[in-house]
Amino acid sequence: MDELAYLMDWDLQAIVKGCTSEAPATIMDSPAHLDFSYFCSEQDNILLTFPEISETSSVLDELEELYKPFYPVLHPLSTQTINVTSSEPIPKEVKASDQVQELKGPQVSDCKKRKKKQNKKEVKEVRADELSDTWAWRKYGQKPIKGSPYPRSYYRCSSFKGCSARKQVERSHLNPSAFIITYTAEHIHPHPTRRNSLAGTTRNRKNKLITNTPESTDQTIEDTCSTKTSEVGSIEKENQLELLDDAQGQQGPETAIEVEDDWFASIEELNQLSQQLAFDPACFMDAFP
DNA sequence: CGTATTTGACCTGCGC
DNA sequence: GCGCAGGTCAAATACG
Repeated sequence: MDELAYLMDWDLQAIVKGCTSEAPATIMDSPAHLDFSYFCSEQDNILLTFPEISETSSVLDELEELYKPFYPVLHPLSTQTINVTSSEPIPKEVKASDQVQELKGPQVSDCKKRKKKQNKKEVKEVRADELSDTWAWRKYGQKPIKGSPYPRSYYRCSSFKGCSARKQVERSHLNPSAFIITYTAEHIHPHPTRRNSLAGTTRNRKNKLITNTPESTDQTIEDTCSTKTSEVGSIEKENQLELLDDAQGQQGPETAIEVEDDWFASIEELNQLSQQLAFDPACFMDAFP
């Protein structure tokens, strides 16, 4: 069962990876209270906010268009921001940042420190299909979190060098179909106009992984998270690609890159896929026993 | 070669 | 003071 949990967790990885490509706007203003009962409630919300959408035939497609003008603003409409809980006290975060700044040397001004302290910490809980946003994130760390079977991934903005925006992504252990995203600091630049060089691609380590699959199942959660899951995660990515590929008509491996390039070309397909993965693990297990 | 990911090591704060 | 946990760094590695 843990294995499934990690498999599920690592579609997170793949999805976040997808964020680095031209992702559609994340639906940041999804309803709060973690009732991800169904997407249409969000649509209803959005429709109320943007009545003209209702005139379109494809709500999701239009959503993507409608959100583009809001890209430069960090979640201006968010109603799902969750107050930071005691498990992640803001002061600690701020102090940690300060520590890092101090380590960088004396040239780091108090101004910057103050800026750090002013950093907002925005916590959101979203569904798998809402994980993506239009920023380019680069993963710089991953840690197993005590009390949660899922590791937390750390990302920083990669589209602008001086940008201090960061985000943490972890799967909610209470609601495994949901992901907790914590945004720290704000972007100091407009949304990227070009994708990262490797964005939308998946590294192909399949061969290596297949021949080097760890056998041990007696590892602790921490061990599993820190070593095994990376490989599982890669496989997961591959699996997702294949799933996507299937969804696009079984056109063979040659089209895989195309699919990746157009990772979010079709929001509807993405939603389909992520809902499949998020809510029907059995489907996933059937496809990849 | 440039960029992304992985992952062990390191640093710091906090609680005991 | 010590151990733990969270956050970050940076080297190794992978990929186009």
